[in-house]
Amino acid sequence: MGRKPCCSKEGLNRGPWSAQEDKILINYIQIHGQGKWRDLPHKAGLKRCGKSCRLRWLNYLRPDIKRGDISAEEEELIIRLHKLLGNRWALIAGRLPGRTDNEIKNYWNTNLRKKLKGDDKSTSMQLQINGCSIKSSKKSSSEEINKPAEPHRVFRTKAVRCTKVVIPGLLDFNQTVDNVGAENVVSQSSSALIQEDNNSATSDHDGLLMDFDISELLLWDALNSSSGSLQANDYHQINENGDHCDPNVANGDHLYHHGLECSDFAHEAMFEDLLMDERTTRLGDHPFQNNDMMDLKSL
DNA sequence: AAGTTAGACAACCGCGATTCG
DNA sequence: TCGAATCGCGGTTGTCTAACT
Repeated sequence: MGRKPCCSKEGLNRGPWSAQEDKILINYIQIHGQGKWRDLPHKAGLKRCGKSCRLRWLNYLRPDIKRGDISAEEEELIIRLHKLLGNRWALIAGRLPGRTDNEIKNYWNTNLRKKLKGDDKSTSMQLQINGCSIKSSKKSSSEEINKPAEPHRVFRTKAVRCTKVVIPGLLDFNQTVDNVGAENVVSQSSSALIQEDNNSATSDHDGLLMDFDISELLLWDALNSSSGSLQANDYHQINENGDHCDPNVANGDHLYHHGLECSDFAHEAMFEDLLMDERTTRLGDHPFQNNDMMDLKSL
């Protein structure tokens, strides 16, 4: 009964990968590309589960993996993103080029969780851990872990796979992207953000850091107040003066979201990322039409 | 020096979502 | 339309190693 195992475990290697296994996997993927993980071990001659191969590749062997310690900037970004997204490690990782969800998850569990817990008591940062009830395996320090702070609302987005996505606004607006998933959209968007940052002469936009302020919290509240999902009208915003602002069109230096002013470019871009995730979720199998997508209100 | 404990992180597991035949 | 296959995610466990007793 129950779910069929992804593969027969008999005769398969488990535990840490050897250098030889890594080499075989790298060679195979370089030649044949990723995908078909189930068949990969057999074809490559690896005594490993397909899932294991995928994980090893994604978390360790990929050439674009960034090695080395998490920088202070990255740490700050993780904290902020976690505050917004909760334990959505893949989404968080999507905004940290070269970092994997597993790495960030581990980093959070081993470093930031404790750190922030300390900060909660000693500083006014008021960074909360989103009710994450992570159980430590060996240490069973349940007293420090399973006492979720009052869960604050997080922006629950959802990554979905899309076979055809037309991306308005935040990426290359004219670009039609075939066979990319939402994750790719996020990555591209993140890359765009970073590239823009790099090119920007203004110090305000340096690096990955961005300032979230009270408007964010209000924003998430507002978003969540719509039954946890963005409403179509949310995309067509009204600024403080009651003027409509198309969220896909930068209004000079300012963009208005939910009546909140976002003057920081990086903040904007990130916000757009999040919106895109949500849009993709809600509209994933409802491909945008060329003009329709610019008129989000019509959706 | 030997044994124990704790930290770090790689790897595994189960499940939901999506794709495909 | 349906069910199996596949993928991707988040939570959990296992292993290695450094620090401590």
